[in-house]
Amino acid sequence: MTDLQKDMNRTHHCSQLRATDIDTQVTLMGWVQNRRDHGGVIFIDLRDKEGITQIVFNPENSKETHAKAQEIRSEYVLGITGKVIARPDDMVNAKRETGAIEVMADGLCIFSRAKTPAFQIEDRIEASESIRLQYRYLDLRRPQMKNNIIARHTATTAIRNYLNDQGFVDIETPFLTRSTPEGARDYLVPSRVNPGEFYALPQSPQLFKQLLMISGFDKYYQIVKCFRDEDLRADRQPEFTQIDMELSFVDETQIMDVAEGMIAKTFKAVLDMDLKLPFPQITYDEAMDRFGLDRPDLRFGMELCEVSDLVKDTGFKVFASVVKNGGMVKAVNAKGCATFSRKQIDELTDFAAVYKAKGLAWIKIKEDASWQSPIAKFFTDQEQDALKQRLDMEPGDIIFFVADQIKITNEALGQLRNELARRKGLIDEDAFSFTWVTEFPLMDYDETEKRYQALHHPFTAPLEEDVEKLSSDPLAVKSRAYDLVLNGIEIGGGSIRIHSSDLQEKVLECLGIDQAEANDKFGFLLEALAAGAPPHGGIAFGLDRLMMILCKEDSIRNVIAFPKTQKATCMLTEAPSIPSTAQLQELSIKTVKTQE
RNA sequence: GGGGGUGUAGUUCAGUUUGGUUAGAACGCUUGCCUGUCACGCAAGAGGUCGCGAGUUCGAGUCUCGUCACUCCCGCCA
Repeated sequence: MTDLQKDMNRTHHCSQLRATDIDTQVTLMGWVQNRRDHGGVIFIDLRDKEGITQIVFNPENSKETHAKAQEIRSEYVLGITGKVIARPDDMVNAKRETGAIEVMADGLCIFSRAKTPAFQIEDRIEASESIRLQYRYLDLRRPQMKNNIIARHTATTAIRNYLNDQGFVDIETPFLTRSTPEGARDYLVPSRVNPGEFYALPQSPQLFKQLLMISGFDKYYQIVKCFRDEDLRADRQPEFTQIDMELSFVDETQIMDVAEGMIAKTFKAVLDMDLKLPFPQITYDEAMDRFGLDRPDLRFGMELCEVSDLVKDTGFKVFASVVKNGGMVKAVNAKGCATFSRKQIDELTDFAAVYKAKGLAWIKIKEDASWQSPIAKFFTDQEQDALKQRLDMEPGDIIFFVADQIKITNEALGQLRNELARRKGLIDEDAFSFTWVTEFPLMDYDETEKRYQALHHPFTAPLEEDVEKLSSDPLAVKSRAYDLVLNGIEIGGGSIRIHSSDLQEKVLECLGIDQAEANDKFGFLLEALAAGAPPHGGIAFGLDRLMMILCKEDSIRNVIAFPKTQKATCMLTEAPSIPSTAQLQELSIKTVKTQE
């Protein structure tokens, strides 16, 4: 095999040459996308990061090079020297940017031969995901994957430039840190020099960025890996990347301004798209009321409608008793869907059951405006009229009802709304619909552990006017937390933090975290808060989810170069692996994993 | 922890409902022919632990039980 020769210096990349370059002597380097051997003449599509150029080997031009070209196969790595020539008029390939020209090779260097790849390097070939992950280096040669990874770079570059221009300071925070209170399960790292003790990998740099505000850094950001040892989903990986920021002497408005500016720059850089600012805002309560979810998809309407008041005394006992017991009856009008078959309705009932709904009641409005429904007979004429008006029932519509505890009703019907929109094709796949969701509850009640729990995290500030309710009615306290939702997916969230140790202690008390526990787990933060803390707040964005939406992918794995499987393994490196006994001894660890 | 889906040639899949001859297709691969293709064409050929293990049966890719892997979802993820 020949080494890179002195005269083989790349002059162009593979999407660069045009008709204006004809007669230029060039050197290209890249991988063999495709070989077409016509016996006499051989065509090679040479591919690099930028694109593809056709190379021609013609024995009349160089007998020696043509002979050498016969052994070329897919994915060989080549250096080619030759002259750019025009293609015959009727041979121009309009589908390709470089289709007007080709390179007549007079020199060929085979840098590497390649085994036949496990799958072809083309977007249209559908290799299964496990094969793709096993040969990720091949998968990343595919234009779609390559473009996703480059788009991610384009995004982070735009984000860094924007935040730098806004006066933010990029500061690294430790990966080897200590376990945080509440929240997700931590990844633990044993400490060799402190036998029996463990670091935790950060679930987020939350406490450190607050400490940086207390240090006076004013505006901090970091594009940083975070770690959570929980079960995975299409939009969840054990290690993921956050765009993390924190600001001092600000309130919600300024943080949202900065975040919107950053998102707008990102969309401009990646998609050359101008977003309309500012983004709309909706309170948590309103989102739950109208959409049933705290991450409403605003690309379509079909809002939910509460009817508890209309059916509280109805003859349909299921509805009446739910209302009597503090539950809620809500409905959604699927316009024009009265054509749904019994089977389709059964499927939707199963769908709602996933979210704990015990049933799905329905009313079809027939063309003559009469009702077809298993529950219609239970309603009085007045109730029917009231429902008809409230739900804007028209011939051809079907109404779905869920009656359950408030939480279940909202979740099930909210998810059903999304599902109906998917089924009916109501979603504009090219739309980007943003909304802020504000004024989340500060805490909720954990039924299993019988105590209050912070919805966001325990350092989130309550709304000032709600502070007095902390002791009297904790569940009614709203927080200064906000999420940014895009197309029904939460892409970022943050809050104004508590900057007074007094208030912090009060909130911790409310959460049932006593002083001893608080001091043990994050006493350093409480002490720091007493050292002169500025009012501050921040936000963190999930870079992977943002890129997933920007790249129109269904899974964040397709915007991560080396993602993990659902069982958090790496198919390429086969991590995790069993350490040697010697390693374990050094770490003072006894393993429970035995040979089987 | 729970529910659903998938697993057959290098790859993507058909075949499994109703057990029965030599397990097929496409792409890829190999060889030969071909001087204008660009998803080249033509001809020939190689290629299989039907995920793995038990069981039922005269006989299992197909039925039963178990198990593993990948995947979607619920729980979980402040």
